[in-house]
Amino acid sequence: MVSKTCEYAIRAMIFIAQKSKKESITGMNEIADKIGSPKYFIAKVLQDLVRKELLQSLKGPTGGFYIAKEQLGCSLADIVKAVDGNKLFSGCGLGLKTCSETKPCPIHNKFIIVRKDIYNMLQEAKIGEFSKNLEKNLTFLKRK
Amino acid sequence: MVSKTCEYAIRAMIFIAQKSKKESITGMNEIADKIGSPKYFIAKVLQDLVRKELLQSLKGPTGGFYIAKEQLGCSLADIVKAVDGNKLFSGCGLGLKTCSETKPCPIHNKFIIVRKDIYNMLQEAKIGEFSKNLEKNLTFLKRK
DNA sequence: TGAATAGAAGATATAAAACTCCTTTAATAA
DNA sequence: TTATTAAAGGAGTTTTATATCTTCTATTCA
Repeated sequence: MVSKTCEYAIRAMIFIAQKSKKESITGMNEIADKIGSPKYFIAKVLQDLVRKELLQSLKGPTGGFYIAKEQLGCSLADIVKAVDGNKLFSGCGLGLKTCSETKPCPIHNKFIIVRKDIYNMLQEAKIGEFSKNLEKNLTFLKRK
Repeated sequence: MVSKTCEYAIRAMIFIAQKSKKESITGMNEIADKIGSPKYFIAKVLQDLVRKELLQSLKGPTGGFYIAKEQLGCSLADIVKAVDGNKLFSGCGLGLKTCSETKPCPIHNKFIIVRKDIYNMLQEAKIGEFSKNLEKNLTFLKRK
């Protein structure tokens, strides 16, 4: 569905959002540890998301990553777009470059319906909305 | 969504189904040409699907691939399972191995809904049903 | 039977994704 | 203002997915 890199990115963003609500900034060591991802790898991914303005970072001691209040409205769809590009939302289900309304592949019409469902689901899911369930231990971000 | 290999497989199966309805058997050269895939690569993929009994093959001159009548009910979901395995249908949306009803990831509940939609769409799409639109040139299987 | 055809199988090559390391830059705090 | 800390940036490695090539085997038909 989405790349492994993108899965890490979403988990990291949800975790950072939770920490950011408590006014705290989080280093990549803690992020990697809490979401169960390779440390240097997630750092790269997050640096890229900083450039794309989905979150903030700060260098130096007490530095790390955080999400500003106005960025808590960032949706999972925004993260997927930033990491994987638009292929999940705009590509053909059979990988045909020329597939379109006027020249559709056999599953085109069925496919655009479920793709729209996926998009809506990801678009409606805002990065700030997951904190409560995480704090209550109703949901989890790590493998084991 | 599905791997490139799986996209080739679906396109090939739909094409072979169409040919098979006319009692004809199709060689890998023609298949690769008509769906726009690498020749040796699609051969491999189809050989694997023969082993998994989604289609038939015959060696020698006049040999090739074909789909028996009772196999025309094969769904796109069957092909996806055979090629990509079950990860699209059963994996966690965030890649967490331990994600489940009792220990869900933050997007678990939203995700299982759209995943069910995807599964239903693919399960209801049978390999034999696309021939009519292909013959009428209402749908297409090739890039250019 | 034997030449020709076409899939089967194994080995190899290339490309993309995932991951790591090392150096540089910026911020902090002593 | 200097030592320290943590992200940024660049470059490299490993792994997995995709694609190709070659040899082998089964089948057909003259």
